[in-house]
Amino acid sequence: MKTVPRNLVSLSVSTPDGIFTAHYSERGLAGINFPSKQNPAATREPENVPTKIQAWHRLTSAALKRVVAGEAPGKFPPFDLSAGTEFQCAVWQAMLQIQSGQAKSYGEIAQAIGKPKAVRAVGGACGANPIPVLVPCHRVIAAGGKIGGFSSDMNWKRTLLKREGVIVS
DNA sequence: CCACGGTGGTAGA
DNA sequence: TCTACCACCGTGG
Repeated sequence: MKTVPRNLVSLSVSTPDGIFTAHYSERGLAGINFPSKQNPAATREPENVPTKIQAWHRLTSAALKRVVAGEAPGKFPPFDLSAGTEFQCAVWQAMLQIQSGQAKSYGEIAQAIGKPKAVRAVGGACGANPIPVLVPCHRVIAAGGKIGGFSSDMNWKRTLLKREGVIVS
């Protein structure tokens, strides 16, 4: 993955599970961070950003709160996935097709993007997903209903799946 | 349960 | 380039 320098605007989203941080480029939502103890503060106050981004952030906040509650997200802001490779974007796009309460295996995702043997690589692309929760990488599990892995806290994956009613072994 | 080989994409040297 | 990772998967003990 190449790191293109971009000016990102960071804003906070308060949820019952803590404060997420959302990052916006001029193209749309570019990243989300899980709450962390050192509380990665927003770089700006919402009043001081372009109204376009304020509108995106309202959509992000609402969608994030719903998914964290185990509900369908509703409307998304535009996503800026320009940091990803072509392969990663294909995987992320496939993940967006998984509805709330459903799950697919890494193998099924590989098949869905027409590269049935790129199974391990799909796992790598999941870990590189810059917009967790909204791009639902937590709904990608291992074959046979096993939980699989997660980049950050495995607890988040278990919690989100459980709230959506997905049973894993 | 465990070991192992086949895989494709990515990052780093 | 080459190499060493991997959020995998199926098969075989």
